[in-house]
Amino acid sequence: MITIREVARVAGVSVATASRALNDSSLVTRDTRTRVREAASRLDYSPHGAAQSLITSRTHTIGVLLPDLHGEFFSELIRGIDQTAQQGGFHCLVSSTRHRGPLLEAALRSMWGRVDGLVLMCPEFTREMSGRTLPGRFPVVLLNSPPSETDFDSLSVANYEGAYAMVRHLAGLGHRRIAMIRGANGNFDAAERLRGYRAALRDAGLPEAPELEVPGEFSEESGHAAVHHLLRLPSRPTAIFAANDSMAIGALSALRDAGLQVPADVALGGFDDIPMARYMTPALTSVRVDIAALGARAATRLLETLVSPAGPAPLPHPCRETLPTTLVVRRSSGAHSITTPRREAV
Amino acid sequence: MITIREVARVAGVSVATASRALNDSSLVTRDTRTRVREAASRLDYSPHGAAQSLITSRTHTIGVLLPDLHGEFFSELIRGIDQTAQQGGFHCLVSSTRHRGPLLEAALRSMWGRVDGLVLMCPEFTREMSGRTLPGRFPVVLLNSPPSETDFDSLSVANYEGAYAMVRHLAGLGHRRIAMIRGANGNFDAAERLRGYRAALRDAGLPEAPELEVPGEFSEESGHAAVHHLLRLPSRPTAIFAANDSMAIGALSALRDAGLQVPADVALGGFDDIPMARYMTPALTSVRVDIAALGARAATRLLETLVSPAGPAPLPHPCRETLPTTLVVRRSSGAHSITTPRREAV
DNA sequence: GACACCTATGTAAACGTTTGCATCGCCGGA
DNA sequence: TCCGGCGATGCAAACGTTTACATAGGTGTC
Repeated sequence: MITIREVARVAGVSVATASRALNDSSLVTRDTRTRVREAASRLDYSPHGAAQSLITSRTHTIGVLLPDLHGEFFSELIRGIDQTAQQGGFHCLVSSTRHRGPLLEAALRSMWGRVDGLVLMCPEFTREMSGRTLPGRFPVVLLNSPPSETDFDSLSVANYEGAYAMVRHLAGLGHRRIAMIRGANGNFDAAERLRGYRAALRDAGLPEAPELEVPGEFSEESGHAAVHHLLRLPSRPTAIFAANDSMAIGALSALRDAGLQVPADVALGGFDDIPMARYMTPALTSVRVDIAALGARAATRLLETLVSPAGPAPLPHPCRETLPTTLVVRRSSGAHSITTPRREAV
Repeated sequence: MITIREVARVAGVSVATASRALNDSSLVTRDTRTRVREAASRLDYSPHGAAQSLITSRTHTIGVLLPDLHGEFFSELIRGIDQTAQQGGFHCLVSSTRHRGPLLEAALRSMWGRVDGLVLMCPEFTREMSGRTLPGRFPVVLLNSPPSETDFDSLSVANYEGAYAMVRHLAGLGHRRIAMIRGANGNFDAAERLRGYRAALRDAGLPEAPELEVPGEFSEESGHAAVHHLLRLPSRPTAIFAANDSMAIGALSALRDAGLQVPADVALGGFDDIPMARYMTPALTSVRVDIAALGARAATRLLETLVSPAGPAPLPHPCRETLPTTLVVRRSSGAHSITTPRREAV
């Protein structure tokens, strides 16, 4: 292993000068700077990250703690975060598990001293969890987490507005019995989408119908099961809004199994607009979420507080932000006269 | 910030004893161990990662350097790596960019001192790149990289065998003119798949037909373009093998645009078996690659060398390994009598 | 020519942890 | 009683950096 001492020796200066030269300090003459630089590159020197972190107490790394997400979402989010982080000269330490209680704590602890800040996605996050684990004013940006529970900055997508737009769209097509396949229990996104659904029904003058709200768990299977349940109702819905696309896929196959046509017999809408949505037959009407942008924004927010001259200190009051969603209309909702996908901003 | 000194003070011992107690050294009495442990948990102490790394020169972190991958592949790979790493008590420092030449070097350098080993996926990796950048015997596992170019352990999927199985399958269905949409130039996976295609043609007694090998770049658009090119040939192919599923999707839409039926007019096969493959109409015959397993295996291999009692030293000669692929037959290849997907091991 | 000032460099302390070595008390054997 | 050995603990060095402070040389001013 080759250290800065070696570089200093070769360049014929002290370690201090070498360090300064490598860090572009204004205290070294141009001549010594180049001499040190040359020595460093000749020796293939790179500074030892841990040593730098120890003395400067900045790691230039952001931690990314995610639940065990499914494909597309996960990768897009990381892509957005990593790209922004790299531009700011930061690394990403990622970890993904089912973070319930103690596991989350363990994950957080083990990152301590290795990261300057955290992007934490935890739809079941509670203040209690943070209290013990997160040191006082550690910079954290929460993703898609319940707002009231915490003092941290947070970021989420316009779940409510997206769901509202979808249901309004369905109601606008004349549907009176619109069912919803709900997301996982205790999940913030799921709760918000449900709230949007209900509000849109109300605003459209449609009656509440609790039997049309069936549980789901964001998985294909649960979408499939939910449709089975719905089809057994005395009066079956004419439109179904699934709280995410995976469940919509499961719903579609269940409808097909039952010999029903989409959208002729039942209209269908999803949420997330995963890439697969446009390739299904019929193509799935969904609510588009720019996941990479969400990640990028989270990273930006974190970097802002990290490189602020005042040092890593969050804003006085926690700052919430919501990223817009877009309704993408395709064939599955039966907007008959429309052939090319139309987008409606929310 | 709360350090081990604090813990020691509270527990009424020296830092050395505190450290030993926290690290389960056999040199401390049971009584002091519990006393120290208690103090630590009362103070919410967690050891400072950087300091530990500096002294022990182990970071308990593995670096993951990937090209800018598309969705599913990326996330599955990370999932596999991270899961295995976590089980071994390791973190993952991931970075993803178009790593050509200097960028790759920069990425590698900046990880120096922050990771104990590296999972490096770089289909264009050359020995020259490694020579300067990677310190002598730094533990690295290469993913899907050209074999001869390097001294490092490497891991890849059975591209050759998978492609061979696909083309044999198509030939077995009676096709005589089987086209291939090639992958990106200079990409190792792409080259291997091409090799498998050619070998299968030869073994099936089919003539070489260079005009049936059209270039592609692993993107939907290039698949679309490739089909346009193929349809303009004097004698058009009856089957098309795309070097990955994305291109197969593009190809499918181009075929549909041209008014051709799949598989009636043209049979179609892909590679990777991304989740979307089974939801297309017709469902896509593809070659399944267990990406998460690939990642997990890579991590396992790396951890083995990292925790080996001999310390981090790679095996004397570089060790290659290939993960099996599976042919998944669906409707797009027109295996008429088969209704449920059949799997054929390779 | 003495003095202050500025600029470039060197010296050494610090970051938080682990660990080799010294120390100390205790026990058993002679 | 003395001594060797051993088990538990403390002391201090070390890891590779950065940086406050000291220092040395040069330059300008009186």
